[in-house]
Amino acid sequence: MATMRDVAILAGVSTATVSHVINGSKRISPETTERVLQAISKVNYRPNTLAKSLRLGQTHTIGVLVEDIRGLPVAAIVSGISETLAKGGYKTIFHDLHLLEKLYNQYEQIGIYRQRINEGLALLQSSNVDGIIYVAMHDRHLDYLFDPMDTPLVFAYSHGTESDTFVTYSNRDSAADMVRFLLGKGHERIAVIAGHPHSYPTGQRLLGIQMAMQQAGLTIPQEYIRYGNWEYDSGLEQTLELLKTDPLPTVIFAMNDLMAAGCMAALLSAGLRIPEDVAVVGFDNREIASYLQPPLTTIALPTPEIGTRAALHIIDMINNPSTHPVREIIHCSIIERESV
Amino acid sequence: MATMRDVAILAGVSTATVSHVINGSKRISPETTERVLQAISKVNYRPNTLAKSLRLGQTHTIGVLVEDIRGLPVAAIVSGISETLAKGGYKTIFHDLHLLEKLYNQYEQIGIYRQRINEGLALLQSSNVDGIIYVAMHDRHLDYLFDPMDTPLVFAYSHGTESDTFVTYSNRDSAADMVRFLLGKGHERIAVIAGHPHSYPTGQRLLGIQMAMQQAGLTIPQEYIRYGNWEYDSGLEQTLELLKTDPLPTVIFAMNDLMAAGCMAALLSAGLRIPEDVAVVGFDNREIASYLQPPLTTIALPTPEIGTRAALHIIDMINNPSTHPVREIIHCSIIERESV
DNA sequence: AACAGGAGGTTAATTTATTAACCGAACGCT
DNA sequence: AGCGTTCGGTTAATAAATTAACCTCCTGTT
Repeated sequence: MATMRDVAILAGVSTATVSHVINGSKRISPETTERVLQAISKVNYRPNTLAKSLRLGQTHTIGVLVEDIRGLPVAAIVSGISETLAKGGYKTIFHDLHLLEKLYNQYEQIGIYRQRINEGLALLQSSNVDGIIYVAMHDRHLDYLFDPMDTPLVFAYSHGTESDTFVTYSNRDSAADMVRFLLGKGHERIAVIAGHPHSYPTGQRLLGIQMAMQQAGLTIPQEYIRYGNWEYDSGLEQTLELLKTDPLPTVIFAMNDLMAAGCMAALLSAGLRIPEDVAVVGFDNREIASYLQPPLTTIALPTPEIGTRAALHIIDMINNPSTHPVREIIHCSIIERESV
Repeated sequence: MATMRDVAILAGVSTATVSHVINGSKRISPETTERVLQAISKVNYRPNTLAKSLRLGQTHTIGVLVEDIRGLPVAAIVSGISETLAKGGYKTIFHDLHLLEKLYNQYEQIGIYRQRINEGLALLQSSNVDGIIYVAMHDRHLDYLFDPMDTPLVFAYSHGTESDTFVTYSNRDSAADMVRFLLGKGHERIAVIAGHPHSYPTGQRLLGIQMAMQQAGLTIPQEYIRYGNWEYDSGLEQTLELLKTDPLPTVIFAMNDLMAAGCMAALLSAGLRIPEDVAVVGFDNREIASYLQPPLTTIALPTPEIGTRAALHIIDMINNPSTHPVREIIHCSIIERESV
């Protein structure tokens, strides 16, 4: 690979002049500029990023640390991140923690989490990244997971603490929106298949649901609220339980599309029609939602926006190191299909 | 950040000694070693990767260029790649071409492809990556898309040319396997919903299907072969056409899961039972396959292996620059569910 | 004529880590 | 005693850029 020195010799000038021509950091006469440019294209010179970064102390590279790229929303977020970073002239160093399997038995394995996360962070820092974006799907409080560090950090999808910058989506308000949507369609007997009882999204979404009901002067009876484990089978099982209630709910709000799919299967096998007898809605807008029979009305996570905003924030933090942490909560949208 | 110089001063030695202690490149007395180690941990020293890479001429970084991370198999492949690279001590620079939208109108836009790909490659090369893995889902011939370069390159998923190293999966043999599997279940009237008529996978899979049939002394009648466009709707439409044949096929082999889903919907709406009246199989093993009613028997792409193998190859090429190109074709496996 | 000042370059220090070449002291051997 | 090794370090060049400081003409002003 040609170096600046080769160019300088060929053009009959010093490396300083070549540098000034490239960066416009000093007036150079048109003739000299032309000679240097000629030389550059002749030897097909490209600046050595390593040398430049070493000298300047910044790499124009952002570390993206993900829990697991195989998680659908993670891939969509990373897509948004990488597009925005590239537009801003930043490169992306990608590191995957491969933590998908362990996603739900979180509290037991907190030590492993902590260790792996900090290894990942150390790796990225040793690559001299200018900033780090952490993309996680889980709902844990992350504050004490992170060793202190001086590299700017933003959380995408998951929450940070109060002193962190993060961008996430609104669990509570989205669930409330959905309830208002259902109310608007004339549904008053709304049943819920929640996720893991103690998880953060479950709590927040339940809160939003109850808020919206209350505002309409309604409540959800205890037997209409059931807890699953986010998986298809639990949606099926809990629906079977719901079918024992009398009167039946007119709509079932499953807290993710997988459980909604299980729910629909149970309903169908009980001979009920969707949405005529019981309507169903989900949460997440996974691929499966549009291929269910009937296609599922659900809530779309604002995944590309989360990525875009997170990337914008990290760039901002690099350029203005003293800015205050920002907490951005992006609204979800309801995707209306035929299950209501 | 502490530098080697800080460590040297604190330990009362030269930077050369510190370097030798860290790299074991020279005998250093136990006492001095101990003093240096103490100093390192005292100032929390970490070697500056940029300086090291600049001096040594290699970054231990691999560029991963993907057409679009939102494509499911791409994310799974990247997962395999990143895991293997990390184990091998390599970092990953990730660059996404965001080409998903344009995936099927390929021939018109070849100029854009070419330009974007080479911009991506140039970007990675300017980051001084030691090697590049290109992950694409499409079936184009890529030979003339790439400007010549000296950085080692391996193709994952898509084909390269004869002179490239690539790892992909077997379209023809997998389709043949599926036919043999169906034959073994007693099916002899096999209908096919193919993908785009002129696409590479369509051609190869059709070839495999006909090969396997021929070996069994059978052929597929012309009216049993229909072409879709890989989308749900086309699976539905083509199944409607197949239902006009007499006798009906006993099984429909859709060349992807989306078309298989459409096919099942058409069958169900025609009052046919799956698999009793007509069985259905797909290709890809997307998430949707396990949630269809009944769950779909399909072919699983060896995505993690493709990633793993590609990563291993690139590492090998870096360490042994003179090795010949290798073409690796990985076998798919049949995922047996309840649609047959 | 003398001097200021600007235009257009160059010199050399700097960023951090690696490593070939070198150097002094201690030790062993005849 | 004299010589050759080995041990345990150090010195300084090197990788490829950036940039403050400096230097030399040349022009314009009084």
